[in-house]
Amino acid sequence: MFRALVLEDQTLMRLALMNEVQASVGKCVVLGAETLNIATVELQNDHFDLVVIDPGLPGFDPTSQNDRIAVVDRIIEASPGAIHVVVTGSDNPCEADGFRRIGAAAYVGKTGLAPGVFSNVLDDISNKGFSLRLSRAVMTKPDYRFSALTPREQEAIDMMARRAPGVKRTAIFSLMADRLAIAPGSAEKYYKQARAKLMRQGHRLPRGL
Amino acid sequence: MFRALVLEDQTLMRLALMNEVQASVGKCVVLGAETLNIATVELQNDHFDLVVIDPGLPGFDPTSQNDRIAVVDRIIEASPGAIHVVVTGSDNPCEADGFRRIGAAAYVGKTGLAPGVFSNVLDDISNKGFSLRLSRAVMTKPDYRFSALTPREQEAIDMMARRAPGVKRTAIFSLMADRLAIAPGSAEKYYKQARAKLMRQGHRLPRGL
DNA sequence: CAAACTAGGGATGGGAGCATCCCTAGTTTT
DNA sequence: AAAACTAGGGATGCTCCCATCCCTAGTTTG
Repeated sequence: MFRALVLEDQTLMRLALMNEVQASVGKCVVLGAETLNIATVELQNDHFDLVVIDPGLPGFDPTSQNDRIAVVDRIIEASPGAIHVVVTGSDNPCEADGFRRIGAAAYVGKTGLAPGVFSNVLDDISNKGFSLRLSRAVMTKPDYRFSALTPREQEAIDMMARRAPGVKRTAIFSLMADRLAIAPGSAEKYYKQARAKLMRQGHRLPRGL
Repeated sequence: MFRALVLEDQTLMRLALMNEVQASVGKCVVLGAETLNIATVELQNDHFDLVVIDPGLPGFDPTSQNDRIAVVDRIIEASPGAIHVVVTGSDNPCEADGFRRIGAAAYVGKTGLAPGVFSNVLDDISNKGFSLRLSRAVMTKPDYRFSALTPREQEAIDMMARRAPGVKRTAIFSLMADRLAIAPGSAEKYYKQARAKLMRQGHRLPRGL
């Protein structure tokens, strides 16, 4: 059984990262630790295949490069057999190199870390040995979340709202079909159903319908 | 229709916060913005009832108190009719007071912000006018996440694993029944089913079964 | 004009998870 | 000894979501 550990103090982020790991790996156990102490205890008692680390922990100086390195270094030494992914909110190329030197397999900025990206990070590690994903703000429109929609319907609205200008709706339906592994007709159905729901409830729709 | 906006640059955290808002409010629309610009545009075009803000945005100096105040101030002035909740990773009581003075209704540290807490924050605002939740690390054991379990089963395992020493299992079943609004017998069922699944797969169970 | 894209709607079967109720049997506590 | 806690298991009905297929009809585009 594949075993992973996520060390991150912010609860919602820790749970989200645990979800990402689970979605990427498939059958597995994921442990979440809020503090370095909890993580250290677990690493002593069990073997882990993957460890995700946010070095910005409470009790350490966030501006001190030494503290950040020390946290990751302790984890890597405590789990020599694992793959180590560093995830941070304040990322920069210089620090990435520092972590790489002490044995980390990936350095990921939180801003660009969207659902599904973690899987690509693991692919990078398999293929190239190291994955570097620095943050950059790329959104130009907001995300929309409607409580009345099912997950599938929400996805359909999301993808359509992000459509580049000039792209046909049918092209989006094909893309959705591809990503979700369903028939294009079904994708079309979800989108239309979602749109109809929102209209019925009197919503102002996002630009691009 | 209740309308909310979440301004947060970290994608996973933004999505998690949007979920929390949705779970707390019920029927609503939630927009997520990665940058101050996107948020400003939306606030100009529409009315919002609730705005959640992380002042630690890229392009601003995270150590500059002025920058952090400025971000929140711009948002509050752009949405006078909304309730404003400030969420931050680096929280301190002094800053909380600063935000309160310029009109924020809540100041919440990310470390203590677990699923369900946001709902309590909104309750505080209704009852007392202001909500203050500073971060503090309280976990003593890690979270466990097993991919083979359904959400209900996972919840059952979670609550049992967090059981204080000396507390009877039946007490936990009653507590679960209360929180999930189900019969204690059902709670018991979920726990036993979950435990049996893990045993069958040869897992080492967390302490406390 | 023909073809393709647009916007709706109805019907159907399958599967997963939820919630409940009922059963046996060993161990511990009172 | 009786009562309660422990640990399993089986069966059932319900709801929601997923995925598919089929239908009409207006508008664009080649």
